[in-house]
Amino acid sequence: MNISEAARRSGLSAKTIRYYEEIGLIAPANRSDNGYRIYESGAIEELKFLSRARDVGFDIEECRQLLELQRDSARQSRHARSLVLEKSSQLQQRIDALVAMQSVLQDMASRCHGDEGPECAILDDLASGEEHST
Amino acid sequence: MNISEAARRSGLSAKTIRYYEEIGLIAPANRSDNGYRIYESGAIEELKFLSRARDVGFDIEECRQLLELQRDSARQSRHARSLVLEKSSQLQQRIDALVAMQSVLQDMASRCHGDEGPECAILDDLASGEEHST
DNA sequence: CTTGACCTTCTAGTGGCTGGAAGGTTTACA
DNA sequence: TGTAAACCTTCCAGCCACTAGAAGGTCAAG
Repeated sequence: MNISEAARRSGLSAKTIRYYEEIGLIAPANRSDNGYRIYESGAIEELKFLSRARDVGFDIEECRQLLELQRDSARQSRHARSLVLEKSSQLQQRIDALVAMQSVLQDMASRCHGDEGPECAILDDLASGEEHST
Repeated sequence: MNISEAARRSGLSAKTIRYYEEIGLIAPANRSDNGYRIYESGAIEELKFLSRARDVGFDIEECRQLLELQRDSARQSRHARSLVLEKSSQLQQRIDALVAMQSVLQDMASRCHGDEGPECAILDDLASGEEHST
């Protein structure tokens, strides 16, 4: 199977697969006579694994660790769990920050006329830095 | 006022202030005889404005537009409002995506023993790609 | 025999900074 | 007077995880 088929089946782009190989996240693919990379079903499974791990927020280094655990039959599930809990906690912090930003934006929008005139609560807020008590 | 004092008062780093000047987001600062940048209170207000706009999620180009509106006495508040609403909608999409990731992580963690054994719902999920029905 | 769809490698760019090198200036103090 | 610390300057590199695109090789269909 060529790289574009591997991309289609794994949900990654061909560029991304080459990139993962380059940084050593996956083993270098075997090549056929013409130099094309060849992928077998085992490799596809790894690529899918990576695609899903990235989708739920793990960065490349964490993916590397998860993949190592996945390959290790003597692994301990607490290692995987601790990666997940740590990631979950980071994610929650990002969510909280975004939600806070969102509430500031909503508050600004609610107090701005949004008309043809220059008076604008949004720009006033940004200029003054006042937190509006909601 | 030198750049580090401007940084302290605006909430930006000195590096960031130089960067904003370099990309033309703010006007080049005047220099004193020794070549040091000089900031006056008006410039500090602009820097604070930028710091706050970045804090609520606007990217550099949007900050540029907001600053332009802020400087324009003949502005129309609907322009600012539309920037805020657009940003708010983008933000909501990101929040929704992160919340979805979070729920997958929580579900994985809840089904993983997290012990010394190799059996692991997390790794199984990543490997199989199954959505667990909650 | 050409067209188009693959594949390869390589370089450069994205956003928004941040770190660090190499060097000039100013201030405080012994 | 010396010197050390704490500023300032410019410039280059690096971060993350790709993505775009150039230049060129390969292959199957018509």
